[in-house]
Amino acid sequence: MTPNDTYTRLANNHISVDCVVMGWDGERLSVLLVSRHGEGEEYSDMKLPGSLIYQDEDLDQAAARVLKELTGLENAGLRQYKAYGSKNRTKDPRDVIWLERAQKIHVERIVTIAYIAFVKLDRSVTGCLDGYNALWRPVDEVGPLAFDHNLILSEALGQMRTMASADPALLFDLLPRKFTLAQMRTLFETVYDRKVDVRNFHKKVGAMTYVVPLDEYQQGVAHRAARFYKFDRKAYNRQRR
Amino acid sequence: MTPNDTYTRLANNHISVDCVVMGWDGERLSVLLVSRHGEGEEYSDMKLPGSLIYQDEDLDQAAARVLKELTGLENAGLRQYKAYGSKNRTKDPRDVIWLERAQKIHVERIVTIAYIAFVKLDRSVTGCLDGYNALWRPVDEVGPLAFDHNLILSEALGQMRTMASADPALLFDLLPRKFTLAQMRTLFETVYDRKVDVRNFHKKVGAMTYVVPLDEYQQGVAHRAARFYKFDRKAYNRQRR
DNA sequence: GCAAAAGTGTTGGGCATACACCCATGA
DNA sequence: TCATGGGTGTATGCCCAACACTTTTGC
Repeated sequence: MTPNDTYTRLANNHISVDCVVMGWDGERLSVLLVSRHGEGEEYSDMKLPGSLIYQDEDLDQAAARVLKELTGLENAGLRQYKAYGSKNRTKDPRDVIWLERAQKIHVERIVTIAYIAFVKLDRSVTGCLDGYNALWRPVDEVGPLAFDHNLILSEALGQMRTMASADPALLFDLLPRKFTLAQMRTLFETVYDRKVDVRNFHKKVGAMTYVVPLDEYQQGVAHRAARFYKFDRKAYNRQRR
Repeated sequence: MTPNDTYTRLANNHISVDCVVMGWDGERLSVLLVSRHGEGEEYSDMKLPGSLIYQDEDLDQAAARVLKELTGLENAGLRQYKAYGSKNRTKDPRDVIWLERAQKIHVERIVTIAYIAFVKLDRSVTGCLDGYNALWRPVDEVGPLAFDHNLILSEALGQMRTMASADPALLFDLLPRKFTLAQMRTLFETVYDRKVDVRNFHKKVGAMTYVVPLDEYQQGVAHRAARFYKFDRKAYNRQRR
């Protein structure tokens, strides 16, 4: 192989970031999707929020930009977890046509770097989505997505478990600032996909100095009111140095 | 922002793969490096083996190609672990000049996808390196590398621990086909950077049905000969399904 | 008073840790 | 016989899993 061969065989590549943004509504995990409209032929489907990267930004910056435009969040703990570069990922002509129209680029290949983030589903986040055709969709109700975004999403769910085992603080990003132990337990059960014993759970949380009980209780519930707790990140960092 | 702005602000990107190939000589971890020679000014330094990707190959294929050309290995369990795309990674003029000469491309940005692999240091691997200016270097003796390859390498060491905790079989890729428990223990001590109690270790390995004792012992050593063991991958996969 | 979810302790088994001496071999 | 590293068993504490009843509240 001569150098010239090398030159001509190099792909005309583009690089993008895609964000898997997870939210938790107290019952289920949801993911943030944006809708995409084809022009000529009539169709409309969903994809993960993402963007090609600009010249003056790092990968992490590009991902942060996407998330900020969509949700307004600035420090959402975005973490890169995998690059997707199969040459098959742009094999659907719809995807290529859409890209070339929307981005005005000639597409041979797009390698995308996938990021994952966990956010609280409060009004500030759920509010400003309309302008972007964005919505939250429970992960078990996500239909076919553009490109290989279904693959990216399903691998993100595995990543979530891996990351959460390595750093349990991540899951508190999904919970409201004040939460009950039942909420916390349900979240754990969803993420790890197994039942958690109530008493053992209370015992374990009791030992976590960074989960602090508040003098505040649920109101207006038709049963004994649950106590609220909060996550103390400073204490957490001190403990796990 | 108009579509035209978007167009002009997109980077002229290139995508590469870099491989952190780890080997174990019984005492220390080594990493496979290739040397690089600058032309005009005189210098010679080292870098991780890597390559730009070609049009007709996936990321994984590109990484496999690099590894195969260098070592002849085909199924070395290469795993992607991170993408590096900081705009600063090509800030050293030497790196840019070298790239443009060697690859005949105009370089604005290179995003690289880092892979890690664990291989046995037997003759077949250590043999065929000469033609490529490649060598094994103990990880704690690695000097300054090109680009951000020192960063990539140091993050690979962390990844190794994470991956090995999730899937202990990885470490057997580093050991010879027949190994003593002392070798295995030393490897664990290196990877996890802590002392392991000899008796507890024997007990634990005894419980691993997939580490099978052979009727073979060391010869010619100036002390009691150690028994050899082998790793039974089938049994391992059966157990950890 | 009843339905619905919150909260609370004890026990047993398994697993990791700590620890010291004898064995086989070549020089 | 000595120096070197190989191989072996027991006792302890900790963490995890299993398990059922009482409390509070709104209706």
